[in-house]
Amino acid sequence: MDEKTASGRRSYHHGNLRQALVEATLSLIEAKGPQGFTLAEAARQAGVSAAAPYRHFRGREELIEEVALRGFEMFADRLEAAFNNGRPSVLSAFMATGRAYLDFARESPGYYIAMFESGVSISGNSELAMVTERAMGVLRRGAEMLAATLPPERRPPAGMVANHVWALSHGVVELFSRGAPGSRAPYSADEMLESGTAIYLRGLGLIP
Amino acid sequence: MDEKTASGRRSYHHGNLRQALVEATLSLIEAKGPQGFTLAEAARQAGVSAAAPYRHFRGREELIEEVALRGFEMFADRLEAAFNNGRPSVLSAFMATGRAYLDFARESPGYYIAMFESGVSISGNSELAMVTERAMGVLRRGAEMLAATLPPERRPPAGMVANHVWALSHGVVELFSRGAPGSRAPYSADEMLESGTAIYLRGLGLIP
DNA sequence: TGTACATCAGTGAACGCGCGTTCACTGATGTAC
DNA sequence: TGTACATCAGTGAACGCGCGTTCACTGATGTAC
Repeated sequence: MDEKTASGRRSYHHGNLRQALVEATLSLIEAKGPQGFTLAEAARQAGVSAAAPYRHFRGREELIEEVALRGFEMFADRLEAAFNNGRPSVLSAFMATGRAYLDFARESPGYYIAMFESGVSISGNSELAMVTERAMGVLRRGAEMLAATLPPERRPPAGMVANHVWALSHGVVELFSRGAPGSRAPYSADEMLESGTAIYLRGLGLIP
Repeated sequence: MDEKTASGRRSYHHGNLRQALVEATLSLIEAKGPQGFTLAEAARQAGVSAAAPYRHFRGREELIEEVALRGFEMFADRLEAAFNNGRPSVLSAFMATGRAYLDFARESPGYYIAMFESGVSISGNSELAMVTERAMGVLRRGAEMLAATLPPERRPPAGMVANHVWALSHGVVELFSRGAPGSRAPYSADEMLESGTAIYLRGLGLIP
């Protein structure tokens, strides 16, 4: 019979410490915010000494970056799946992508915070920069396909549209989710994003 | 001749420590982010012992709250002035309010960060809640006046419109100012907000 | 104008704390033969 | 299958650090008479 500790540890060797540290980081960030996270406590939560994380990460910063990286990866996948290459219609796929953005932020707040609120420098980490670009690319491709349905003279730059939608989505997450300033508002975050995007797309002439 | 120290201090009594601490907090937050701020360093920057701040604030948290409070006050004033009661036209006044939002965030990043990114609990401080409400109120009144120019059957709820614009503005600040993820974008934050708001208002039928 | 005194706004030393990180070490694992 | 050994992934003690906060204190200020 295995001698598993409460934290899933068997014995001297943890077996899956890297993963356990990522999970501990997520739960700490969710519970106490990005600055509530400490390497020491993550180690404690993984049932391991404070020195152990250094076998897997260069230090505190690198662990957060790993979490942000995985987060962006999942985020990009999720947006991609929601957009589903513009099916069944480009418009509905685009709206679904917005919903997926919000779902991700709500269901994986730890990742979202690590990605956008932890102070991690995205441009200072080329892996991070790439996967951020990938996530952003989903939005941009959606915007391109949307724009292509418009007559050329009324076609907006796709990058701009993608950025607008990204900004609106992020703003909605920050202000109307997770007990932020405007969370007492009478509209849910989902309603806010859905209606905001719809009005915006109507302004582009994509919805009558 | 006064014996002023570099920090503006004259002698045993500082004379204006409360103000000096607020300023130190702002410069620390601007330089090192919300968590880079420590009471000890703020005191040092004000040329005073680490115990001195406790004559003016209950502790670290209260100092940040004071900064956020002053920030929201200035913010509300600024939005109010920009809206200028809907003159010369409600539409142009509303757009000007958006620009004022961005200007404030850019020109007073320390305040903005203390208000929105420091983790300060707005609902946990009634003064803060009130002044936040006041700032939000400027946007909502603008939205009301805008909505009133539409025929009743196409009139959107003003609170919703205000929230949309707030979310877009906040998203633009977070993503496209201050070296954030999308700051390499080919559009400036101002362009992003201006164009985004214009498209959105067109979607409401407020711009042809 | 001068003096006594209360009050205010500082000091500086001390506290306990937890953190990030390093180090020499050691127990477990896997591999070559 | 067994053994020797290299490698890996942990330990635990120690470090220096800066922080937030408290405390008894003291210098400066302002006010009553």
